[in-house]
Amino acid sequence: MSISLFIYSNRPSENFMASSASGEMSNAKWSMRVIMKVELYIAEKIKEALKNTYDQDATVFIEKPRQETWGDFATTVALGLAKTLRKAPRQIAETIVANIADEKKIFANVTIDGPGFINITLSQSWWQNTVLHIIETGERFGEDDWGNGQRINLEFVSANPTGPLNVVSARAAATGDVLVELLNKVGFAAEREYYINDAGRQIRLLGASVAARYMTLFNQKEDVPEDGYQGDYIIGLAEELKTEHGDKFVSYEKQERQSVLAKLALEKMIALHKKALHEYRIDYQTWFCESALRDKKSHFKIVEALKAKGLTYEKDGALWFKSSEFGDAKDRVLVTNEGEPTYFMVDIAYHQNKFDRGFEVLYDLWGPDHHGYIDRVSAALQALGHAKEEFNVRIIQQVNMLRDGELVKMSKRAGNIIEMNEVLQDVGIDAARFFFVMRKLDSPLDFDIDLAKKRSDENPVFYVQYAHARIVNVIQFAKENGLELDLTADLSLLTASEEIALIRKLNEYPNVVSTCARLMEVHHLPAYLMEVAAAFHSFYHNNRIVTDDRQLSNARMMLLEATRSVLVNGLKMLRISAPERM
RNA sequence: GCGCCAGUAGCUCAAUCGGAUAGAGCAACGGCCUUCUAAGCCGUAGGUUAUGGGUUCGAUUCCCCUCUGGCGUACCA
Repeated sequence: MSISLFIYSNRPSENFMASSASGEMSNAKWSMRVIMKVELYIAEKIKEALKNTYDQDATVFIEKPRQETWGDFATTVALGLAKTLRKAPRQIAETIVANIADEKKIFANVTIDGPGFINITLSQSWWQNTVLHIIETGERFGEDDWGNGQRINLEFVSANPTGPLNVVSARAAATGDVLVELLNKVGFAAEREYYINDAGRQIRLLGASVAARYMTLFNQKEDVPEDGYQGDYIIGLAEELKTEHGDKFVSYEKQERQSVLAKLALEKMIALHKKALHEYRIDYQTWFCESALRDKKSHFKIVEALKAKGLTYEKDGALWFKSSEFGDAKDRVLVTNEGEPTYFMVDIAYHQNKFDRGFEVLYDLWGPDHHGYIDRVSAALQALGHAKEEFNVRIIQQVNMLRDGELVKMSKRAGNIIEMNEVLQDVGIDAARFFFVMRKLDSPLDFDIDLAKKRSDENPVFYVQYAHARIVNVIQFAKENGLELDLTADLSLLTASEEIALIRKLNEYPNVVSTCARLMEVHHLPAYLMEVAAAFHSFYHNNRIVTDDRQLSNARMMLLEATRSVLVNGLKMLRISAPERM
């Protein structure tokens, strides 16, 4: 599909703004484009009017009026130009409206309201025709191409393989998964990546912890290190290793035993994580091991590069990076005075490696406890010659687990975390995924376990799924009564207020997808699906689909199918099932 | 102390660049099943957007002060 008619800005927010580029596009393509993005057509017409009257170029944003009765679309361009043109906004609006050339004849009503809003209502027939378009577009409805094929690497979860995945990971996992889906829907080439910290201090602690439990199983009491891992899963790991390897490691020298058991425990933990995430319907393109970087000495090459730029210095026996020269609050240590590379040092190499693999933009999803870490990584990447915009971190706020109305305190070392698997089993994957993407990333998410366990109407995911099941049921019923989908149905019969409202709602889908991708926020999508479900339930309740009036029934079957298509489309993005029966 | 995030209806949350009368769900109250799924629909009530200033035609949104909560402020990850 071509977008040559419009110049797409780097700022995705300007995508609904028409450029001044004129069209050599055929009328047929125009028409298709207009159906897909009527906002672009409206913006273009207003821009033309501005040019022809005030000889003014302006950014024309098309938005949805707060109240439906005001119109289908609105623009505040007249308000914005009041100062520049030194004229009353309403006067400007009147001039614009008088000079709009609606070649496609799709504007039914253009009004000026309030201080100078221009409200545009499209003809009923235009709306009705979108039903066929939605059905024919099917899975591709909502697609766009403003991502321009840019390669994005989205790294999320990347939990330490020293313990089970917890509920915070569950939120990040669902969010990252859906974000990639959304980005690709609008034309990016985004991939999912998981970074496995399979080296360093924490892994040594894991080995020591497992080794201690292992020895205890052979009645050789050994304490878990003070800063080691105390959780019961460590005992489980030790027992598994005993079953598989017997007392083989008892005779090992302590250090060697810890090292070997660390490796074995690590393999088990990583396998568990992969399995859990797969069952949670998340499949990564890349699982990247920290050890691979260390083996290749990539982190030392980074240090050399920084040294060559004169951005390092030694102090107190440690090697420092001048991150404060790139916006960080203070300089950071790369090599400790014990000669140990810091996590930070390896992490720089890791992010550089993503660029080396051809990614143009990096996104990381981190927990709130890591936000202080953003500036130093950003500084390092800038020092290596990358633009600030090429590395982005979205902080996903914490998840508060509530049980019996009480906040559950969690600590990984104390071992009383709530595991991701536990929640998924209680709540179900569909509901869990829906819950975890329902909130804005900046907001902490309260997860009431007892409430989520309830299989009741309080669960919003059921509301959406129920709408789908209902539609399927009606389609089945229609079939039994000799009524099949007829693409030539007369859509002009769809005139009931609930029908028009539903059609309008369905047409918001592409904008919802684009908005999510532009803002890197997922919560608009589940919210939208609930609105679609609500619009459908209302339509269903007030209008019978299968009636003696075959013409009308055919038209309503079309609307039903379009609704089903959008629901499936959206649920697919969330990777939530669309049950045919409930 | 400094930094990041948050503070909107009783509760959980929305509000798409700064736009019009701040919206949903749950809880509360009142209606609707002889008809394609009542996990549904319709209605009522609920607000000084934490506080005080500023910017402007217009502020939940941007800026500053104050208050409250979470997190961070390592040669841990």
